[in-house]
Amino acid sequence: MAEPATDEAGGTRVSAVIGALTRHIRLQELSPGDRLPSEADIAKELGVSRAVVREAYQSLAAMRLIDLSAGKRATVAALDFSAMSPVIEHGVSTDQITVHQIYDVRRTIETRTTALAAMRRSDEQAENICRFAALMLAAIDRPGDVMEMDLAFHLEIAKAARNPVFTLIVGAFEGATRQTWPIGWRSRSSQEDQMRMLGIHRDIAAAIRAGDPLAAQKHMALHFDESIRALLVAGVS
Amino acid sequence: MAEPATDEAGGTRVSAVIGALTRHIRLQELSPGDRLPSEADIAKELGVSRAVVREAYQSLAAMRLIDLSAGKRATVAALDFSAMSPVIEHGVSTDQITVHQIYDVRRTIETRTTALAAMRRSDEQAENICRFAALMLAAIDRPGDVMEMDLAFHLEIAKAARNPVFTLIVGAFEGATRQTWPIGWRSRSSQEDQMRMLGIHRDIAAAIRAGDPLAAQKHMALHFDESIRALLVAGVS
DNA sequence: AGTATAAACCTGTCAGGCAGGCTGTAATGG
DNA sequence: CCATTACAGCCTGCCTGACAGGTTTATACT
Repeated sequence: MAEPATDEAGGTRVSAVIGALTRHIRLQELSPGDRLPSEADIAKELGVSRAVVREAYQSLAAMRLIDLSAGKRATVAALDFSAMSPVIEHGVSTDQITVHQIYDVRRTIETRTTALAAMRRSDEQAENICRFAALMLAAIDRPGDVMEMDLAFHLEIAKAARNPVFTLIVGAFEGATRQTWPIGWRSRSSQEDQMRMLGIHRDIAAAIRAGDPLAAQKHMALHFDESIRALLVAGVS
Repeated sequence: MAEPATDEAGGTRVSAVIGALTRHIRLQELSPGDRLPSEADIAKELGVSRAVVREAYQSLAAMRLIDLSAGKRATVAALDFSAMSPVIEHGVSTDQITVHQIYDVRRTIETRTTALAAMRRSDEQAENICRFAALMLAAIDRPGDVMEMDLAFHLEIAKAARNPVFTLIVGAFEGATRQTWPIGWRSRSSQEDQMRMLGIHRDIAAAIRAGDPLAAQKHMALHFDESIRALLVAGVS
């Protein structure tokens, strides 16, 4: 707290400010929506320029830890399911993660979220899940819409599992999935192939609504086995 | 590409530059280690000030998508297992995620990584995993060291599963675990309680070395059931 | 008391500048 | 001709000062 905030790992002043801010949030026990100090205040308190403070704030905003908007003070952010998406997308686009690996993880995670959803879903969530499954069928001639409904379907199941960490992880794959989903869709050449895949979604939704975790989990596992097979057929690593 | 980079969601120029940079990485098919344009070049090309470009670079660095260091050009970053850690830590310190929820997710993920590790581990990884388990035992009087060995143990198993996405997720929990681990440890009052927990680690390690996925997975499930019980005893939500 | 208006604050962005790390090239010595 | 070294140019980290436009707060007027 002396003059320049020199300590902190990374050596750079920006990382020192980032550390100070996260510490501030933790020590003051701030909650989502609470306001942070102004850039000028932090700059004065830590003895750095406002430019450095801005870079720190912007970094925290990029990680979705805080919300920024013009004129207003920065606020502590609520957990956002898309917070981790950029990391996964980066891994995929730089060939450090394969599509297959993502599906492996999704299978692990989502067989679990599905079982939990069957046990914990609210009635409204059960409705939503069934509706998304139905809408996929209704939009079968518009692949783009089918995909969006598919993503919403899986995300709603994650939310119904009532564990925000699962939501975070499933959300992390949205971006990457959006880029590879069409591959799997195209590999399902015949319309009955496509119908079968949509049927599985209906089975999952029905089991969740019926509150049958084992059946729901089984159908979800089937879904991923089928999807992974479709991608392999399409020649995706 | 005209004058000011006004488009892009978020409205702000910083987010426009972030978008342009990630697009650059994707379209140029850059790989880890490849160099990005200089701040001045990007500033000129997008018609914004260098301050804005710096905020964008800093944001990408915070998400671990790029590496920065003084004097050198920014480079595309290799996947870093700690990339997602801040998000989880933020969720915990703002009471949006409970310790119990994290352990639920870890159980789901790590029973799987353990089974995979038993099938895919290299000999060296098997050695490391066994060594960490042994070191935990050797350091039983120094809780801090036990914890570090424990974390390294779980991370090495994730790496042995040979799927970087699993490593990323297990790494995401490191920070949060480091803050809550002592609670579980203290709740294991008797030394034989502690020994039993360390024994489970040895069982896991042995099963992985033996290449027995089912046994490994079973022991890991046991480990988490026991850990979650210990936390409940300690009164953690 | 209620509302409108103005002052004070804050963020987003820009320009210009300086210190110090890094790199490639060109001059120098073997 | 090759290896080494020194320097110039580039690049990042950081600072100051300034201005436009959105937000909040306090003041004054009805």
